[in-house]
Amino acid sequence: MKIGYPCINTSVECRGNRTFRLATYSEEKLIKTAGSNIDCLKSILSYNISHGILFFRISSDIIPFASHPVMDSDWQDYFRSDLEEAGEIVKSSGMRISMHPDQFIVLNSPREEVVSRSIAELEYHADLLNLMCLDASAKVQLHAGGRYGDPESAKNRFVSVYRERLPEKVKKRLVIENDDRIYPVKDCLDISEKTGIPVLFDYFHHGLRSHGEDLPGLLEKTFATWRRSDGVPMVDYSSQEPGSRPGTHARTLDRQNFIDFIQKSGNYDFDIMLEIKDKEKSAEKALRILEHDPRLVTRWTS
DNA sequence: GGGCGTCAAGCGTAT
DNA sequence: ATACGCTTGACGCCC
Repeated sequence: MKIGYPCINTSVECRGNRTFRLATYSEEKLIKTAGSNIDCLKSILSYNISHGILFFRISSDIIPFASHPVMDSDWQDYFRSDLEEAGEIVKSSGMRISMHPDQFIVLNSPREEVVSRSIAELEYHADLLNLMCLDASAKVQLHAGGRYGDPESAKNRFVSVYRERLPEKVKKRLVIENDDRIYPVKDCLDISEKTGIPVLFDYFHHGLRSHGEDLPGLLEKTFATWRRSDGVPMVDYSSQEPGSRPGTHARTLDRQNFIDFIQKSGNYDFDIMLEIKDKEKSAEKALRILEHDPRLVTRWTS
C-alpha cells in the first residue's frame, strides 16, 4: 500500500504546474515554463522519496498547451532526456505515478470537436508517461463523461470511442473513476465490462453518489477490473470539509474518517491517493497513522 | 510593484 | 438564459 497526493507540494519552493496565457504563447515561453515545471517535478519526487511518499499525481499542466493546436514545437524531443531523468527517479525508488486530465476531457460528448480534442489530450498524457519510460502501472484517470439525458446511449458512446478511436498507448494507461454527480461506480463497472478498462474507486465520490452498495463488495468488484500489468488498484480518498457545502474536499486529513476507511476496506492491497487540500502534509499524516496505529499495522506491511 | 479581472477546453445544477 | 462549482491559484494587464 502506497500513499500519495496530487500535483502540488506546499513544502518545496518551486511549482510543477506553472502555466501562462494562450494569448502570450511563444516557443521560448513554453520551453522556459515546461523546463522549470520538469525541474520542479524532480524536486518534488526527491522530496517524496525522502519522506516515504511513494505515490504521486503529476499535474496535467506540466507541459502547457501540449495538445493545443498552437503547439508547433517538438516538446517531446526537446524534453526527452529531462523526462527520462525524472522517470529514473520514479523507477529507482519504486514510486507509483498517476495523472488526471481535467473536466474538459470528455470522451462521450456528442460534439465531435470535444471528442477529438479529448483524445489528443489523452495522447499527450500517454506520451509524457512514455517519455518517462514508466510501465503500464502509471495510470491516467478519467471520469466517464456526461449523461446528456440518456445515460445508456452516453455510456455506449464511451465504449465506441474507447474501442474504435483510442490508440493503444492511451488504452494501456486509461482507467475510469466514479464521479460525485454523474456516473457512480455501477456505471463505471458497466463500461468496464464492455471495454476491459480498470475502474478506479473514489471513496469520497462514492459517499456522495452511489446505489448504496457496501464498501467491501464494491472494492472487490472494482479491484477485479485491474489486470496484473495495471499494478495494484488505485483508490482516491477524501472526506467532507466540515461546514462547507457537500462535495468540498477536506482541508486536512480527518484522522478518524481515514482510520474508519482503512478498517472497512478489508485486507486488499491498493494505493491511496489523498485528495486533500494540504497535499503532502496529509500524506505524511496518513503514513504516521498507518505506521503507528496498532489497529492498522497489519495493513502496513510494505 | 500591487490590485484584480480573467484564464483553452465541459459538464450538471441552481437560479 | 445565465451563473456557478469543479483542486484554487496565479497570470499578466493596468495603474
